[in-house]
Amino acid sequence: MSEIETPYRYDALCAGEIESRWQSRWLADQAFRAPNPGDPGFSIAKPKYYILDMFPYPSGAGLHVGHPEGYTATDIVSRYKTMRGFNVLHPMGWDAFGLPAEQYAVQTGVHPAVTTRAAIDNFRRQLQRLGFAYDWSREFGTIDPEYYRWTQSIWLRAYHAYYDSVQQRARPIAQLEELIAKENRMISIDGVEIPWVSCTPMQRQAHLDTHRLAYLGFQTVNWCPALGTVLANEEIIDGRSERGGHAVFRMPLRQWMFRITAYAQRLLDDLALVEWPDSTRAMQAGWIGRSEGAEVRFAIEGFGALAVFTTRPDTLFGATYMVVAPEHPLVEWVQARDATRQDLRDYVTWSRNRSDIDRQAESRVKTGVSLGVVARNPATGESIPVWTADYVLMAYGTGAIMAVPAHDERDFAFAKTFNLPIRDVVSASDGSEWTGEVATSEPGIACNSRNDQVAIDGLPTNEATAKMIKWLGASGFGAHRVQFRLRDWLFSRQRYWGEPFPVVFDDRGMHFPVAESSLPVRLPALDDYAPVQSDHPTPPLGKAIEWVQTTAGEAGVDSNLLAPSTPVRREINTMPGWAGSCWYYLRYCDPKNSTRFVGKEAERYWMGDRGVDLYIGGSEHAVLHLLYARFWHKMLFDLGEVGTPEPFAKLFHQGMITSYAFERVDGSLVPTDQVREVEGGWIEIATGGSVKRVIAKMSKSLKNVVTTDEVVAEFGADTMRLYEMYMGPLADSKPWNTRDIAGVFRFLQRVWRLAIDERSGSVTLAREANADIERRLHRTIHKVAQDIERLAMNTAIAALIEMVNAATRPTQMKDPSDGGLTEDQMRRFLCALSPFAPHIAEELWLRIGAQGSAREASWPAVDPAMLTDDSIEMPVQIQGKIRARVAVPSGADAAEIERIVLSDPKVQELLEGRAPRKAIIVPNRMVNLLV
RNA sequence: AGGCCUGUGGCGGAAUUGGCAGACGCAGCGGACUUAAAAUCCGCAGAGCUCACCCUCAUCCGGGUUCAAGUCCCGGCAGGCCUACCA
Repeated sequence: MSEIETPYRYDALCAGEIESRWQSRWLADQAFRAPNPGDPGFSIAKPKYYILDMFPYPSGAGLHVGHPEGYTATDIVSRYKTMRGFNVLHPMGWDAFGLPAEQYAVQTGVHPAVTTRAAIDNFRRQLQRLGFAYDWSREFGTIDPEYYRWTQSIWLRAYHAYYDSVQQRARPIAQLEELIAKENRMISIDGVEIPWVSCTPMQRQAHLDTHRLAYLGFQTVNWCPALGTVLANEEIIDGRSERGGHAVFRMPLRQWMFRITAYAQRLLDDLALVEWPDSTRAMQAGWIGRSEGAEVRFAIEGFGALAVFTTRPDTLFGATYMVVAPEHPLVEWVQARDATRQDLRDYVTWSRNRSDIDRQAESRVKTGVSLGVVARNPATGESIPVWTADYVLMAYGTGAIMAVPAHDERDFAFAKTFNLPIRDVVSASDGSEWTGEVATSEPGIACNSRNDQVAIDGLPTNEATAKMIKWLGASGFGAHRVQFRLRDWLFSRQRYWGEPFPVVFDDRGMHFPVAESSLPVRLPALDDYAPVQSDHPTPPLGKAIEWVQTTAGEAGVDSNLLAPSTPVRREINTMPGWAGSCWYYLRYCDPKNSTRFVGKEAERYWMGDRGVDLYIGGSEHAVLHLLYARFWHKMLFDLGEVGTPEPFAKLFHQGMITSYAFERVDGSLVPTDQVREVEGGWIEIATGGSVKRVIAKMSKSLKNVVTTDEVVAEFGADTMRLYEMYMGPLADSKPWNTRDIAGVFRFLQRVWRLAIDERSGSVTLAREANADIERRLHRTIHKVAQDIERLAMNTAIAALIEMVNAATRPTQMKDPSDGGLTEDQMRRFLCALSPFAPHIAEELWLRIGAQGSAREASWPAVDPAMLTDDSIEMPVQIQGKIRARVAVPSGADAAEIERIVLSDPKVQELLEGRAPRKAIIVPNRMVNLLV
């Protein structure tokens, strides 16, 4: 029936037809192509605006409604900025190497190259169906050899660089070599000092290798047998792998590392340069973990000095024992001296085999073994016992601590467990006596802390600390020291689906870089790419025997380094999934460049002074991706490859889109499809028991995942975009409620009806502008602009709805020829609507016969005079309660307002003849009379 | 255990700087149109009361600052996120 009566209604079918038509046209016209400097159509007069979405990882499951939240927001900003006259860069591409793709491939038995391409095609189709204004000519994937060629190239730059700690920046390692040669420095080879000129080439290379920013390090790594790979610290959550939640063990291994620790201070300091959420900066600062204190050396007879790091050198007099990590060299030294120490051997083995989860499960239970050696406390001169315990971590500080049980909870617990002496050296600031029951780590007043050379008794903690550091320096027992929690970044993975390292090994085990001109080192095709489940890391690339076993010439090593016929084997580890996303934003500036990873001019133009202008993505990347990318960027900055110290000027995290689930009385969750809505609530169909609606993450098991394909089919892309933005503040997490979509869908139908007669399809516009409507239109356009600038899309849409409601005439059904807006007004309204619902805006623009297109139009001008009223109704409070409202001319000053208000009969009646003691007048806001 | 964030109608949310709490939407109720329904349009709508109010109470709970507090401060409670033996 309704089809017959209103064949020209804006319904899902109509929306789908309009949207597909415009989408094909935008693609065919390359409508959102951003010209680079030098390209046709480029105008230097336009300011640039670089707006970026976090690199998506296309999964086989495709897009659910959570994915496009951020993309919709960036799309609105990008369309708006274009209308404001900016040259907008808004690109999209694919982060496609890495664990999930490989695991999916192993599961399905289809090669990751195939599944990944299929996932990308599906993602692209789904994004294009939402009408996003991406410059698709800049699209690339991390798996494209033309892309990872440059990922390898940047890695090589780090390989060929070292960190100059004096200049505090990265420099080419060739310069370090020159410097060492010039000064003929002494080089320590196996504990012997040899002058540089006397070193063999191999010794020289080995020495330089210890300085590279990308270096091969032998250290304890996080080994995850279930995933068949090692993981970075950042990839471990609660002692389990971030992906899959598998157990992780520590094991020493030779792996490629990045010297990110050299950048710790700058990564911390430069957080002040960026406009990022405070929480994200706090998380990064926390991860970098700067602490200030002292290094103190304790003498152990026969062994030498045992160095510790402490933030509380003021408690040195209270150090009654020491503890080293089970992996500490001192433990080996003790074992080497005394082979009968079976208890020690057992403890070391036991603690090594314990996964991090085990350690955390029995979190505060202290275990350990005495080493049977003593160290000399430099402050007291006492001999104190040295223990080993796994509560001391090899990876932090020096892997050894001085234990001050009176003032450290962990040391206190350990001392109580093993009956070690406890000495109070800090009394509470309020002068109260120490109870001896618990450790007190708060600052206080030093006590029991004096010797022949130094006394800090009576000093507050900060002064005591400073004095002790001074004494340590003077006496040669230690020095001031800054310690970071951040550790070097483990960059090798024992996986197939990743970028190969451009490096080979000769039969002596020395490594040699592949020459820049021989890149990319292509990932070999491999039929059996499954990870090898074993107790030892076994990279699958090892199976590509013909690829691995090659010659220096074949691999592309510079013939000055190795003769071309030298047999070499390739590195068989691959880079982690993070590699490609560390610099993709730079490649977008100049994606087709075949001579550089990004052209200098393109990089200077798009990155400008501060980098990407707006970067939107999830807060789950607050530490990992954002820290890694900043690190790569700073290396490139130091080496003169990019012009900004930071990559992302402004960062914003969209919230998570959640869904509803249902909870039984006992708290267990019921899948959505097993629940029925009844009067006043919901019941579980199977049992009839009543259940409560709760907010939950979208998950397959709860059957509450909503896909973009479903929503687009039912309502169209414009409605989908509008609802995503209308749900609530962009930063908040908010539940998807399919029922609510109808509201914004009805809004678009009203917009349509404002211009198109549903029965005839003819255009309906007002002949004359209504003054009130005109006023409202100016205000709407003004508010929408302001709201987009602050990413408050929800209130911008509310303003658009109000506008349409005001313009919709009750008479419309009766007299379709009388529209609510004139053509000129409609055109301006469509401009404001266009960033949010671009398809319907373009379509109506065309139908009302406006020139050009909605997306290319300039943002409509707002007349400031239209934003204020002649008269304002001001609330009048008496004793702080609103008792009356009085009309006051806008712009009236306080004295005039007071006069008008006091002469108002209503106010006089309420005052009952009393004269106000005081009148508080806030022009345009309110009046408060106190009597 | 510590750090950070959030808490407003039946629901999602608004209130940009301390200044009319609840914009806008969903769900609900009433009306117009219709034989009827759908759709559409108009209206009502925090709670209470002596139901039109200009009354009383209301922004998780308890205090405080202020002429004025959802907003600022202190102390709780609840939920979320992060970190978690980092010396």
